[in-house]
Amino acid sequence: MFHTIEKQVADAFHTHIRIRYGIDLSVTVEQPRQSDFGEMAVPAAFQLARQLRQAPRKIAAELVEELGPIAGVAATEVAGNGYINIRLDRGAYGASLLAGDAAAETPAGEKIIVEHTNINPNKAAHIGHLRNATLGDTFVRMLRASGNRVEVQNYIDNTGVQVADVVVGFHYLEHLAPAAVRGLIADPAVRFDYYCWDLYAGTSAWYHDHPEALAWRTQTLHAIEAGEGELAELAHLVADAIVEAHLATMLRLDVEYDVLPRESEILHLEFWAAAFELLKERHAIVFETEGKHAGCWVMPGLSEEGKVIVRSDGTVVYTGKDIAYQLWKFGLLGKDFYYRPLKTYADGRMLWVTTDQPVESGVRFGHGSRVYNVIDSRQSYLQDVVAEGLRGLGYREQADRSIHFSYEMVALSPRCCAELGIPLSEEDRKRPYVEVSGRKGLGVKADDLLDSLIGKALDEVVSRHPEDSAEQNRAVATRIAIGALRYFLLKFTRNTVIAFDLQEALSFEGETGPYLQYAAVRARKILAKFAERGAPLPDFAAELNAAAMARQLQSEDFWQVLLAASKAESALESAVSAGEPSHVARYAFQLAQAFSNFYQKYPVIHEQNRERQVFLLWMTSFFRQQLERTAAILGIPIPEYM
RNA sequence: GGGCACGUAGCUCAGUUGGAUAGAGCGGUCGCCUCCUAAGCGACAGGUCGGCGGUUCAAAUCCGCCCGUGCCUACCA
Repeated sequence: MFHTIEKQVADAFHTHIRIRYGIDLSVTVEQPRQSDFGEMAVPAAFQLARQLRQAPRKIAAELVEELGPIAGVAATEVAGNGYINIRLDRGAYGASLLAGDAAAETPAGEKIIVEHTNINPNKAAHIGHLRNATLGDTFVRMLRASGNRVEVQNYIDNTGVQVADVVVGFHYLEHLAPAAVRGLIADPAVRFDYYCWDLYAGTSAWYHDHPEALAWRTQTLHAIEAGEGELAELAHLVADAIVEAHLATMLRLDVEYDVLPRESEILHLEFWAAAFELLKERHAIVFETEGKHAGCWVMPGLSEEGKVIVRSDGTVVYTGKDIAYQLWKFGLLGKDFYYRPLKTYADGRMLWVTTDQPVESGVRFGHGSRVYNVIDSRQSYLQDVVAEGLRGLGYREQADRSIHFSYEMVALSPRCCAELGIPLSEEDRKRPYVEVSGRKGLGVKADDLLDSLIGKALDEVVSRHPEDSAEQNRAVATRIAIGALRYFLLKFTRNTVIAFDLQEALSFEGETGPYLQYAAVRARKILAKFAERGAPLPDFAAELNAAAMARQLQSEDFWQVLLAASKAESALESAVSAGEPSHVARYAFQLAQAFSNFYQKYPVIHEQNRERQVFLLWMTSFFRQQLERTAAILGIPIPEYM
């Protein structure tokens, strides 16, 4: 609503200025810091001052004088030394909110692909992975909420070094045959992803002390690539079981995917060979005959030496396969995967996984018009190489539409390491934070963190609601834990390094997920309580006309609160264009703050005046709706009670 | 050496792309449960926006130079 008027105001000024002064000015509309300056402010007079060689105040006065009426605007006035402040027609504004917004547009047209999570399937997920998945998933929700068609991909590198290292651990260090590993996977007493977490750290440590053991890794990688023998079988077992574990972990946070493209199919279906031909044909890569990179295929342009894509032994670098995959996402490779269904989510969404067996699945993935790769900022160079690859092939537009949705890492504060009993080197202790490292086994496992959050929430819930069943309380605690964790990971802007702090993550007070949930629960409670007392909820549209709205909204308090609550669309749009989930999180918090304030000040159920009570109830239900919508975009569930 | 981030209250962070008196949360001090749930609300204290210079009606925001921190800069993934 607010957003619509904002646009109307900008348009009105733009048109008037073009006609009156012949200047094509891009008019910005701001929100004044002080509420008594009105709801919007237009600094256009300042921008015009230079070109017109007149005092801003004089221009502003002229604009206000000559500008015709704008729908929804009650008054325009000159303030300060040239600001134009705008006051909205409160009654009309309230009435149009009451009438409800236009029907949501059905997603159509071009498809946006968002790739996120992408965890190496060789060990349990940690908080760093959670930041990726939560950011990606929330961005997907944001895009969908603003009417886009989105496909979610989670890339599985099931043939890489990391999987190979765990296979080395099983085969060479623990001497376990595939049958024994199958037994471990099936054993309910063993958490296979946790087992591999330790094994991976163990193998890495072994390499450190016995560098000659790295030959095992090479051998294993070859076996995996050939797809034969025990080592390859182990790799499949490990990767499939861990992918299963990751999907389960992410599902706990309500993160779902549409398709899992796997590295093994990229190999077997020879995506790279197709991409290699294209790259050679169009001279996006060149063969070096001398110098440092003699014998390699190199992509020029990015740096002076260029980036090696094919090694002198003829094998392709990881980034090369990434270029092939990126081409496939845009439907530019001329090859495709086959698919088989992996599972069906509770909401009916089907998850597919790639296969190299020719089957008719009836689904089509890829062919996106825009691609977001959610990958941490350390990989920006590699992402640049991928985009440069597309550019080199002549796909300039697709290169520009390949967006590295980057974010900073999650690190551990030295204090946090101490709390978790993680030993640190002398050097690390002096750092502001320590990088999470799967290789070193250094980090907080996602499921452990979620479990301790649930445990803590459960203590609180049980102490508040001893009368409710253990099962119900557990469900509530789980939702609170999810809300706390997702909000914690989303409240920071993407380029802020999160120095993970256990205390802060475990907090349920202040700017946290549970604060939002609490506001929504209270709003629901008021409406439920009102109905409980025998009176049905009033028909708001029938009882509140524009005049009644105007009367109630004379109260500055009500007006400010309603304004805040009606800015959801505006907040979403700016968050989408900035690519910042944290903006949505901030808005959700402000919304909850506004409601908490309202809740404290105005006892809805005890209100005596009928019109005022109807109005308060309407405000409550409006808040409830906005809170629930915004929380849903953040992937934060609302508990039944708190 | 080069590239990309960052430096804002005791701590952790926002700051709508250059606008009016720089904001939250935590922590601190003091208040508020006979009334829809105190995971809440109110009040107070807390700032040379790393430093210096520049651009202009206007700079935390843009430019330059310093100081400090982190990441990247592989024929690893």
